[in-house]
Amino acid sequence: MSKLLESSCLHCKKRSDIFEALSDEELDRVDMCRVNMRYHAGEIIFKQGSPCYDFVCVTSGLVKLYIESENDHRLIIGFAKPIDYIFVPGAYVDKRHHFSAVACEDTTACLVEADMIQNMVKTNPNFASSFIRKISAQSIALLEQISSITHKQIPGRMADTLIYLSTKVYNSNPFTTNLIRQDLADLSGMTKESAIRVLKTFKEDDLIRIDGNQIEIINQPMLETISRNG
Amino acid sequence: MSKLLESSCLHCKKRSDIFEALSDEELDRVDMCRVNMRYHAGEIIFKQGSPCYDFVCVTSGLVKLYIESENDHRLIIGFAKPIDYIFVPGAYVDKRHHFSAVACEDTTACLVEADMIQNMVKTNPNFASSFIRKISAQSIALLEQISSITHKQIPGRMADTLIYLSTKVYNSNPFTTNLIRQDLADLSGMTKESAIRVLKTFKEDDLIRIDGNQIEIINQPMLETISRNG
DNA sequence: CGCGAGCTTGACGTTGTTCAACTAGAGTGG
DNA sequence: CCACTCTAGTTGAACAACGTCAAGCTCGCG
Repeated sequence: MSKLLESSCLHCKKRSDIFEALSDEELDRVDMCRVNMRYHAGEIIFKQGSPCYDFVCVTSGLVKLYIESENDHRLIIGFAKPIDYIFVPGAYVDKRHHFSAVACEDTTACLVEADMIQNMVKTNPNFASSFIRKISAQSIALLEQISSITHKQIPGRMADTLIYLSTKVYNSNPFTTNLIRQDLADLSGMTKESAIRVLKTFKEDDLIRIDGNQIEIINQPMLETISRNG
Repeated sequence: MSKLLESSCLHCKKRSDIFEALSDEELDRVDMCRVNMRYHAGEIIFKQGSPCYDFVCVTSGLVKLYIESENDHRLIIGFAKPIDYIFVPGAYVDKRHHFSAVACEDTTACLVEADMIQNMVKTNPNFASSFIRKISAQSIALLEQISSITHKQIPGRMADTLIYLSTKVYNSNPFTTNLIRQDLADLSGMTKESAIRVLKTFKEDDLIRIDGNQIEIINQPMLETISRNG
């Protein structure tokens, strides 16, 4: 497991790249407004609707971000990986979280006071630009997901999910995951049963291979075709 | 119709409120990097996938923002109204538009060079904060829409759409719109026929009244209940 | 008048969800 | 060690929701 406490932001090997824009003196200021936390797999880091005081910078593990509605449906809108931080849109609007974050592996993260980050945005223009770039990228990811889910049928959506996991989240193929079928379904906007069925057809068609919690994409071109055809 | 040209940003009555953070001198700089444009209803302002050079500030009319996919499906993700500007997430990432914008009424807009805006973000901290606030609000809106479309059935989604139009876009009830049924469908993630059918049931249940291109919400509490129940 | 765009309706088929049952494996306590 | 339970995965059948297709309708306009 990883160290519980980094000695300081200044020498931290795991700080998100938006902090690169900061001077040593500014990093020290961040250092004074942060708490290092450790979460077990399955623990909630913050919950949709709750007030937001901090920005979460993930230093190890994996965090799942999802929105939930009254009728108990969930949609996973993305993951936060190490050396990444979670953009909290409510921080600048209504001081509320608009999605929930749950550790899906054992995870360590630094919580940095939102006020401090917002101050930094005002005092360091390069930091502001990095910040905006990050938000923009997240918006684009949301647009892509909304497009996939609303425009495509089950096979296309699952193909998108598998390619997303392999290329954007785990950066490997095959990849080992502890996401369960329900998670794959929540990523693709379908039920667990539908996810199982479409994965079965993918396996039968030799597009993928699933062995325990390892998933391998065997025929990515075909998956991409399925994705394109919806 | 409105004036083709505002004399200058400095005295412009229609400038978006993010510009409030700017000094007179900065406004003059914006003034030198803008073009005032006029679009007829139906004309494309920019198209998904095209390179983005400008930020669009809508000064009159109404602009519809939508994402489209290969198979000709469209999803309207929002509108830009007068004294509002269109956030372009690609400006900071890949210099591409990730959705399309079409005037749905006769519309005037100022195109401001993206470089200039990005410079302003670096030189004026308050402007940067306003900018981030704006992006955040748009992200939240996207999250709400994705939640509505993926978690709710047809009646719930249409209820959301009607309430959205009345309270967020037209700010009136009844409201007069030149959106056609297909647009209502594209807002709600359903087909034109489904939109027509659910609107019919809403009319039969005296929840709404439709007279030509005027729509009135008669029983908003009931619509909200339908929205909540999905 | 004829045309085209938008609107409406019904019949039909498909997609995907729901529900229920069954299986396998991991952990727990007697 | 064995029942017991719990979670996750799987499968099939029935069903509901929604999209597709085709036809007819209205209305404004050239």
